[in-house]
Amino acid sequence: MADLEHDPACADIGDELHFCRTCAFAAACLNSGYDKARLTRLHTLIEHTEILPRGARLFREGGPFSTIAAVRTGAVKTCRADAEGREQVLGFFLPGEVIGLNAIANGCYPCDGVVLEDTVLCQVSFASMADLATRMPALQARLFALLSEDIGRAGLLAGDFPARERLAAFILSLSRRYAARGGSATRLRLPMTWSDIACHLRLAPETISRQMKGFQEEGLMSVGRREVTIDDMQRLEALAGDMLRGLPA
Amino acid sequence: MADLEHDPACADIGDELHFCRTCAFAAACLNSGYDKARLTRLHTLIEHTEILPRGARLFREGGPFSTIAAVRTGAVKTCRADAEGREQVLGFFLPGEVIGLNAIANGCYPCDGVVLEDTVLCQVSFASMADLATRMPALQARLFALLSEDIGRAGLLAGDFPARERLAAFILSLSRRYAARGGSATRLRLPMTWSDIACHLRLAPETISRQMKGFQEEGLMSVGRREVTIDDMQRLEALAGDMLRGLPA
DNA sequence: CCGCCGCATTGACCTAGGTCAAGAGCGACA
DNA sequence: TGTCGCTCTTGACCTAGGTCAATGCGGCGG
Repeated sequence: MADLEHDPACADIGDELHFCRTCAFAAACLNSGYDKARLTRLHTLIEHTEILPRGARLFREGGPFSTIAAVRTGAVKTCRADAEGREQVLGFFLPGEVIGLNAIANGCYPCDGVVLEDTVLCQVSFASMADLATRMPALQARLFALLSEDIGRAGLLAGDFPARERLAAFILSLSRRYAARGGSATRLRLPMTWSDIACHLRLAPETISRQMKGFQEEGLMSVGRREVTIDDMQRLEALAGDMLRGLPA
Repeated sequence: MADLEHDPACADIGDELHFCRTCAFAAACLNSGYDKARLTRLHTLIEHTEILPRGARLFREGGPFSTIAAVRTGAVKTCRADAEGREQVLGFFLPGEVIGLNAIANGCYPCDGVVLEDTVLCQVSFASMADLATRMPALQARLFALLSEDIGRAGLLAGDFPARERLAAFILSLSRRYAARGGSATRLRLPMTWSDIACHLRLAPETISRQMKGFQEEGLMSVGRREVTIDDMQRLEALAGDMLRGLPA
């Protein structure tokens, strides 16, 4: 467990008395003057999973929804297959990010949830969370903000930017999200395959390969096996900033 | 005003004592056993705008967010321009649908809001709404559902479906949304131009034109100037259903 | 009633990126 | 340590859809 705690890409681990440092839910509450009883109440709603291995399915498209989950360590993708079996990756979830918000509307998941590397989640019954939010306006506000943020994130890929910009924006987004959680903004370990990225960005894996090569040749970044080091953040931001404009983290 | 009330594409008009029939907010509350005082309280938060003409801007990208709005009659698009001035249409909003949910996260709008035809809105301070939701769990649930639904809607265009399917799905989606509000599922008046549709679907206007022609030749639908009549719903659903799967309305 | 203007149509051509096919690394596991 | 199986790379070719340009047309203002 020690190695988990020292991996800068991981949220640290709370115990029965403390929230995880990057807890997606508590963050907004801790500074809102709630008494200990309420915080404890929120805390007791949260259940940690065991370590889930790569490939584990958290849920399947159409399955019943009842809990949302925050990634504590590891990474998860949500995806669905179209009629011809081609996979579409809706999103990737890094430590501190919340999975399942798109299932609230229908009460069932519109996509599969798949673990990308050894992962631990914090799970919360959404109904209990909403009920508690009734008594903790800051928690309610936090939930609204999380939902709203996801609208923007989901819409990112709707635009018709060229492959190059979509990939740049994807990498910059990863960088910002890791950095916001206390990780490195320039050295990124990628928990997903080229193929996953391709399905997410609506590109062929070959295109990812070629664009990555291009970035490297231009000195924008160094690309290794499942890792990227950003060498020229300025230029990367110039390339992708337009697409990411208006997004937090 | 009489013509508004009889246009099946329009939500009917509430007065100071009654909600609009298709009110996006009240729907979930009316059958939840709230007392008159609470419903009145919700009702008094809602302000109707004057008739806004085509082209009016409701808000601009980066502008401060404080109210959400439901379309009462008319139609609105949200859009933004990328660095080269090419427009991206994030979404269209028909009577009964709620605008501005993607602005909650940041407190400022990530896009412009533009009126497409004479439009009346119901506006509500989001802060007041959230405060009231604290005391009306069904209202809170409704808000969560609206937000969550928008995540799915925003992600629709992320997939790489061919032009033909994207356009079919768009038309089917319009049909379902009008039908859900009591309008016709087969005869659609389109409040937006071909260009707007193109910017939304990440296509060139010429492609819309050609695909529409194709649909018409195949007997799928009859396409007129700013209107479409669906002639073969079965085949349209077969064509677009996969893309829309898992979406309400 | 006429002329203008923005939207829609149509055809010819072009290109970004997909597809196909053939390797090359690298890790896992026996 | 060898082999199997992914994942990634690279090159050749192809196509969906974009772009450009010319034309039609309906609505609106004068």
